[in-house]
Amino acid sequence: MPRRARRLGLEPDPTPPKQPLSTQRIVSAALEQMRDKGYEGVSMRSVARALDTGPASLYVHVSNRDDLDQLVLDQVMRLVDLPEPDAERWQEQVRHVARGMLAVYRAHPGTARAALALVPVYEGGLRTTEGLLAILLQGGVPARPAAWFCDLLGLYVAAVAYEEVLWEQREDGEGEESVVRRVADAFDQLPAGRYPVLAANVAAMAAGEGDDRFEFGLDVLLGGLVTAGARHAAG
Amino acid sequence: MPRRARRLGLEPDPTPPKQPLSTQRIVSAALEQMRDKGYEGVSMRSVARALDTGPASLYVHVSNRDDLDQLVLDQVMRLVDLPEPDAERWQEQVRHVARGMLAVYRAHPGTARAALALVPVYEGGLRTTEGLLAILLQGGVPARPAAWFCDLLGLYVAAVAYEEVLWEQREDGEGEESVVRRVADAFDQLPAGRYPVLAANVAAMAAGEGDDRFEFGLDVLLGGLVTAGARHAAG
DNA sequence: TTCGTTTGTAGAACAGTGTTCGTAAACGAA
DNA sequence: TTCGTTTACGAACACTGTTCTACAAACGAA
Repeated sequence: MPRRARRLGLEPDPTPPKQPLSTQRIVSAALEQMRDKGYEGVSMRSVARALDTGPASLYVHVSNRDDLDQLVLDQVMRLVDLPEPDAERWQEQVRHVARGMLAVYRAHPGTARAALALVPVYEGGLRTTEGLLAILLQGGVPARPAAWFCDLLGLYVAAVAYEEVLWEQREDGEGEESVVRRVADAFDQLPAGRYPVLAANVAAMAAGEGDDRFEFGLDVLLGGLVTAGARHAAG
Repeated sequence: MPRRARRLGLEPDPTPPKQPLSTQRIVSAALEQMRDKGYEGVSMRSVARALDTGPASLYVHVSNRDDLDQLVLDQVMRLVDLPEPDAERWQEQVRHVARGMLAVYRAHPGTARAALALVPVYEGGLRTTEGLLAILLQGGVPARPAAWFCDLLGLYVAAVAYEEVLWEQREDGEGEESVVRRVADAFDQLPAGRYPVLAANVAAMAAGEGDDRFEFGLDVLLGGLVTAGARHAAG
């Protein structure tokens, strides 16, 4: 506090002014930690520590841990480009938004996990839902299928992103005891007697290193929206 | 121990034999608690308490909390009926399995939450995946799309079930401060300036009380599988 | 039957978690 | 300058999953 320093007239304290807390600063710190240390690396205490304060101080600006996660997601989802709805290209536009969301999750590991945990009550951010809904409606999709589809797509993207993050954690060494490792082991030594079909198709399950799998999901969802939407409108 | 009672010859101790711990007993206790008190109502300590022991004792039979969750899911997913694959009716059979999984989640609240958390590394149980894969392959779906589709369907069913559980918790009173309540409030007072499309379609988003929404999702996924699968095979 | 050795049982403790309470300091209006 | 409200924060509460360690029971060999 400069005022106090002036008052005392000596020993300009080395600690900088220490700007006051704010929701924005808390969200930024949490986002940074999520990006660097993953979702489990973030706690109210660690965020408080980064801001050089105690955990109780956060609760003035943030009502909850869930609330904080939601604010972080809100912030990060602002980075997704939302094109102006164009009825001619609505399917490609939906793909564009979905890819944008995936890119954001990838660039900020940890947020994918938060999104998956919140997706049933949050749908991956109001802003992106708004943008998607506008595109779908412009494309002629009826309101109810369009709304439900937004849910579905948000869930799908978050799940794919989270799965990717887990696999990357495994590859980043030291994951000898990770969750993914256990799954991989379980797949390697599948009891062929009990699960013959699965054992015979392990390769197909594990396949899809790159974006093929994600794009396949987009194909399924969009193709299904067209056919199911048509049936819904007709029946 | 009856032997000791005979040895002492008096005071047949009132505590029953207290059968030894086992993985099965632990899983059953955990499942029961998940059904009655929801996912957050279960902890290693609460399970241990129900078995009249301390938490450390569980770790002999169960390596992990995640492990326990997975065992619980394995157990509960055994209840799902898996029909003999029939190429003529494969789509209806997929629907049947999906409905069976949803019914199981509904009958055991708390397991849906566990499944959603584990679904990226677990796919909703090896047994159901095996059954689904067999049906799809019999139906003529290529291996890779079939395998990926199993992932997708497992994710979808778990998410729908979890969402339903949250809404039921809200209706079961005392949920004044629940997560869903906050979402509902947020939807009620949507800033129409920032989210005009969303505000105009709140009804459509909230719609789908019964199974309509779930069945719509099935329509989308199955319809999309057919069209995308065709494209995948062709291109 | 006695003696190790293995196995299952738990109490206590560790290192964390989210959250609340009460108090102390800072700030803007009167 | 005083008052009232807002912000800050150390301490503490009630938990969590997990590990350490001592202890007792069970079992196979002598």
